[in-house]
Amino acid sequence: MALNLSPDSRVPIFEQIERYWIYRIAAGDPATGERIPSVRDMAQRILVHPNTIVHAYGELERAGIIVARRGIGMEVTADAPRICKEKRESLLGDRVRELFVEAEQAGMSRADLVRLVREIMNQMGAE
Amino acid sequence: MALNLSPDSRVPIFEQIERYWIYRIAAGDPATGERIPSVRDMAQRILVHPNTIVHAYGELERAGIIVARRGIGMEVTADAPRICKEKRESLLGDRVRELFVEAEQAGMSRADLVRLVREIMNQMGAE
DNA sequence: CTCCGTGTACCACAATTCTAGCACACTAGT
DNA sequence: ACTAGTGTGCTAGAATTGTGGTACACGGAG
Repeated sequence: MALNLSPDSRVPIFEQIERYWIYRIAAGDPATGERIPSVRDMAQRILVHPNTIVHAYGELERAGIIVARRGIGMEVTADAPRICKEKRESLLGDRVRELFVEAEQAGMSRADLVRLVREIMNQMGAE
Repeated sequence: MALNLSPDSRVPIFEQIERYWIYRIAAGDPATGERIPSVRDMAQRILVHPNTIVHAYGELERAGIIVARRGIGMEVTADAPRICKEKRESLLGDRVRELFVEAEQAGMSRADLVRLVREIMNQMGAE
């Protein structure tokens, strides 16, 4: 469950960090009232500039997931679990929809897509 | 089968154009020896700057899918159908893999993912 | 009070993507 | 020849994303 950053990915680093905490909080690990690592701590842990962390945390705050307490840290709100679960469904749903759209544009039938998915699932092992 | 550009998408416009022709050629519509629209024609048709088309066509040429003939146009090569079919599988495979990775990071089980996929498939209609 | 750790606010710079415009080289048709 | 249409090359700017650095404001521990 570690944060595995992909700097070459199309999704910006700040958004990868944002999603990481959304998924973590949706899973209940940092619960309401608890705090997530400070900007500088997080930056040092994943070797990213503090400003990038600030950007990610700012998005989480605007979404009502965390609240900034100066001199203290970023605290998980009461609504955070609900919001994060909703966002988790939304994010994964978007990915699935994108896959369907791409397959349709590629002229690939639904049956072929299912076959491709099974093939890749086998490649990636049981888990 | 029209080119539906998404300027706000994370995938750059030049790459959307590139994929469009890969999928088209993989389907066999512009066949070997035929030509794809000129840079200026394509730019005017989809309301994009010619330089963006040049970028997309340049990638297709580097991949050996088309060959530039000055004063004539961009011609589909003999190897293009094979290359485009390979790329089509590769592109869709990457999308599927990304979905699995995202679901795993979200702590979503494979069963839950399958359930989500079916749900969205129903939402998107039969087709 | 002082010190340290916290969030916040700037500024500057680089890389990528896209837009914008211009000039040049080549080919076909007239 | 001339013209129109093709690909090619160049410079420049805007917007986004990320890095790098500095300074300031707030709160708790000593």
